[in-house]
Amino acid sequence: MAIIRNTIAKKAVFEIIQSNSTAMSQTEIFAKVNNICDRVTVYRILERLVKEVKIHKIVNINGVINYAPCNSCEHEQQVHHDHLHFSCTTCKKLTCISDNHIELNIPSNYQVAEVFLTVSGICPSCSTIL
Amino acid sequence: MAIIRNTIAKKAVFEIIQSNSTAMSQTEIFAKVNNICDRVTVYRILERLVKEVKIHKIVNINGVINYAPCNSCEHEQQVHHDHLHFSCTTCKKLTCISDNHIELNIPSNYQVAEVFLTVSGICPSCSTIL
DNA sequence: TACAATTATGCAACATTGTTGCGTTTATAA
DNA sequence: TTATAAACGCAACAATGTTGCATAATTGTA
Ligand SMILES: [Mn+2]
Ligand SMILES: [Mn+2]
Ligand SMILES: [Zn+2]
Ligand SMILES: [Zn+2]
Repeated sequence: MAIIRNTIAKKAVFEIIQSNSTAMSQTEIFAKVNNICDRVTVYRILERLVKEVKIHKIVNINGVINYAPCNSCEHEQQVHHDHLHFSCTTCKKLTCISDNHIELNIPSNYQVAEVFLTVSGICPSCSTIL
Repeated sequence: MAIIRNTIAKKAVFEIIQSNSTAMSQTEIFAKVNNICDRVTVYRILERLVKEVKIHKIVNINGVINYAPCNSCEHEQQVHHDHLHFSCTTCKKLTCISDNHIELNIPSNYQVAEVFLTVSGICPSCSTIL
C-alpha cells in the first residue's frame, strides 16, 4: 500500500537531479534546494524516489552515496542498474555511462544479485588541454 | 623520505587483516586490536599500510571502507587492484576474488586509472542449505 | 650505550554523512 | 469538507573519518 505523494519538495529534488548532467550527493542536492525543506526531508525524498525507481543510488569511490536519474534503468526488474559509472579524480564528478555490458567471471557458487562497476580516472572535459 | 616504522600496533593491525579471510572495516579491526592502541592510530596505520601496498582499500556497497591484504595486487604499478569483490547481502562479508580480468567498454575520451568492481549477492557459505 | 632526529601515538575536539522519534502539517480521495 | 495516511520539521543521536598538538617511542649514528 503506502501511496507516495507528489509534494513540492519532492518535485524540486527530482527536478534538480534530472537537470544535472552528473550524479549528486545529498549534500549537493540540499544545497540546491534553497531551504524549501529540511535536510532530513531530502534524505527521505531520495529514499522514496529510489523506491519508485525514478533515481538510483551510486556509492562513489570515497564512500559517499550519489544519486542519478534512472534513464537507462530497467524499471521492470527494479534491481538492475548495472551500468558503469565514471568517477573523475580531477573534477570529482560522477557520471553514468550506459551501454556497458560486462562479462563476469565469478565462481558459480556465488549467487549474483547486483553489479557495481565504477571506474576512476580523468573525464573528457578535465583531460582537454586548452 | 619518511621512513615508515614497524611498530607493535602496526604489526598487530597487519596480522589481523592478513589472518582474516574477508575484508574488514576500521571498526572491525579496532575491535580486534584489543586496546593496544587508539582508534585514531588504527586509521593512521591503515593509511601507512595502504601506502606501502601491503593492504588495499575497498569501498563496500554501503559506503564503508574495508581493507584486505594485497596478495594478488601488482606492487609495481601501485595503483591497480582491479580484481573483483563480492559483497554478501546475508553475512555482510566482503571477499576479494582474484583472477577476474574484465573487458571495459568506455568511450575513448575517458582516461581510466582504476577499476572498482563489486558484486552483491549470496556467498557460498550463506547459500548452502543445511 | 647514549643521543638526536623524526616517526608514531594519545587524546580531545571536530566534521561529515546518515538515521530515528515524535509531534505537527499537508496532500489526497471519499 | 473532512478523515486519514503520508510527509515534514526539529532535535537528538550514531557511525565513520579527520585534525592539531603535546608526548612517547623507534632508529640510525656518534
Ligand atoms: Mn548510473
Ligand atoms: Mn581485494
Ligand atoms: Zn572531470
Ligand atoms: Zn555470506
